[in-house]
Amino acid sequence: MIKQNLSESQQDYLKIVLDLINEKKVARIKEIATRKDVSMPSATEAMRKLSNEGYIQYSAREFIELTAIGEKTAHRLTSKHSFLKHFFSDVLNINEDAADQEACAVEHHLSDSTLERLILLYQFLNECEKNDARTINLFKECLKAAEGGAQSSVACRNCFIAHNFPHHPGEKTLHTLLANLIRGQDGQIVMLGPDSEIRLSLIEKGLMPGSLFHMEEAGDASSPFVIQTDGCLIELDEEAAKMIEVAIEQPE
Amino acid sequence: MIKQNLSESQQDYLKIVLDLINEKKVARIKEIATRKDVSMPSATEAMRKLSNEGYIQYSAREFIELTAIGEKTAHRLTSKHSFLKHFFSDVLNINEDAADQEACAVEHHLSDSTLERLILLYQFLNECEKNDARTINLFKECLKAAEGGAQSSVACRNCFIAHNFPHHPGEKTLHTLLANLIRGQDGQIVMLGPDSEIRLSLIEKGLMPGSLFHMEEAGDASSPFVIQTDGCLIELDEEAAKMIEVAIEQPE
DNA sequence: TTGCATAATTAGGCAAGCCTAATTAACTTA
DNA sequence: TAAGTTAATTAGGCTTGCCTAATTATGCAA
Repeated sequence: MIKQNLSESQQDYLKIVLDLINEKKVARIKEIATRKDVSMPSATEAMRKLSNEGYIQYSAREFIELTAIGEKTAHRLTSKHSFLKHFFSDVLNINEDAADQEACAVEHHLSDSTLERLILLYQFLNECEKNDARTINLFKECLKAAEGGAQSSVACRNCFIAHNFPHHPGEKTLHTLLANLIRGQDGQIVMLGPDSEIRLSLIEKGLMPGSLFHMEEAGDASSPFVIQTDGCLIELDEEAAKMIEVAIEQPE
Repeated sequence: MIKQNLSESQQDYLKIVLDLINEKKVARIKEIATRKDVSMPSATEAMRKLSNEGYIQYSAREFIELTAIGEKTAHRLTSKHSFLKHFFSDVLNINEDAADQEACAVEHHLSDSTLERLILLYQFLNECEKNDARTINLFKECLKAAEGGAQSSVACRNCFIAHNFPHHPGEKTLHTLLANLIRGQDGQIVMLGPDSEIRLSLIEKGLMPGSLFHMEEAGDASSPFVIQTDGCLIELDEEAAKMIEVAIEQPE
């Protein structure tokens, strides 16, 4: 009788039912349809299904009530949503509305065990005594700098490679800027620089920390850099190439 | 001709096509079907669609090739996937297979702007010079402690409230353990304690940082604590109640 | 208590993404 | 080059989750 895995849509319905019962004592088809932004027949059908699967009690034209398992499930889903929203807005500093949307989009697909890890990360950043300086605040400073355009991100430029190169002297790899590589060298992206506009455009091109690439054509102020990743050629202007920290094999 | 939003399924097909072309020079229906774990007719149909929408070049029984936009899109999706996998396994310390699965599940739903924030967080933890001690290593220590059962998490117990209470003297809220509240008090969960089994069971019940609750019935060693969140009653045994750090209003 | 507005349901349809069974095309090899 | 194998396609169907239009039930007001 009880199906283990509710579809995304069914999960949404279940959360809405819980919400409505909490807010207005009763959940009505009309309200459910409105909140889910679907027609009333769709809501009716969804209720019938949830009822068949044991999550709510419902017969045509009667009160909708959550069963014990329905309530438990709905509550778990709701909490997951709130935590994710919380994480997105508090930690990643995404504005409330976007955080909410994003939480909606992701919540159905994140396993409980990954959620646990995010919770641990959240707790670590906010509360862990090892972080006596409250790391989260440091990160927020960085975010603030990184959110503005090039001009406003002075504070964050200091994080960037050019100033303290090579970065990790003990290791076999050397860190430098993508713009410094010559044709034929291989590398891996380590970090994207402080300009938020350029950074987003790099991300949209699929360039981000971890990306492996091959320098196909070293450019300069007048001709673009061409790199290959994943079998695809990507062009970058000099400004962007100077905004990418990469790791390369130690030359000897 | 070009549809802006590819469905999840279409995105997967596109990534598979790029992968195959990179690995084996050509992408064949049979291989595509195998990787996606669907029948060949399904793969054929998907190719027809992607072709109509301008992402690949394909006519029946001929070579499948990516168009410029198809390649760009596929590459972006692939990178997103790798970064997320990277983040899950490197930062959150989830094992490779699970990280891969999780990245698959989430990648379609995470917006580029949220991805950017995750990248910034990743960079901050790994590289930001403000974190001279490489915060990521601190976090990993915590994770390691938090991953074991109660017995192995001695190191992390120190993070937990009981030892350094009250936590944030300057603030209007007071931190304590859920087990210390009396019937009728309201609180908000701040942190889940070090025992990994209990922590997961709390998360499954929908209790996590940020959850607001009302103490319905204060328990003890022999009778359970009963709290209300989101209109739902939840029972906790004493051991669990002592593993939850909560914030309450300052008593005066 | 009849009539009307609103809520809910039924009936019938559509798109996406999958399936199996049957057919056709393309290679391969004796 | 004819036969057999394998790959790909077509045809027809299923499920989920949505829709509109039409119908039925409910509750309130004159």
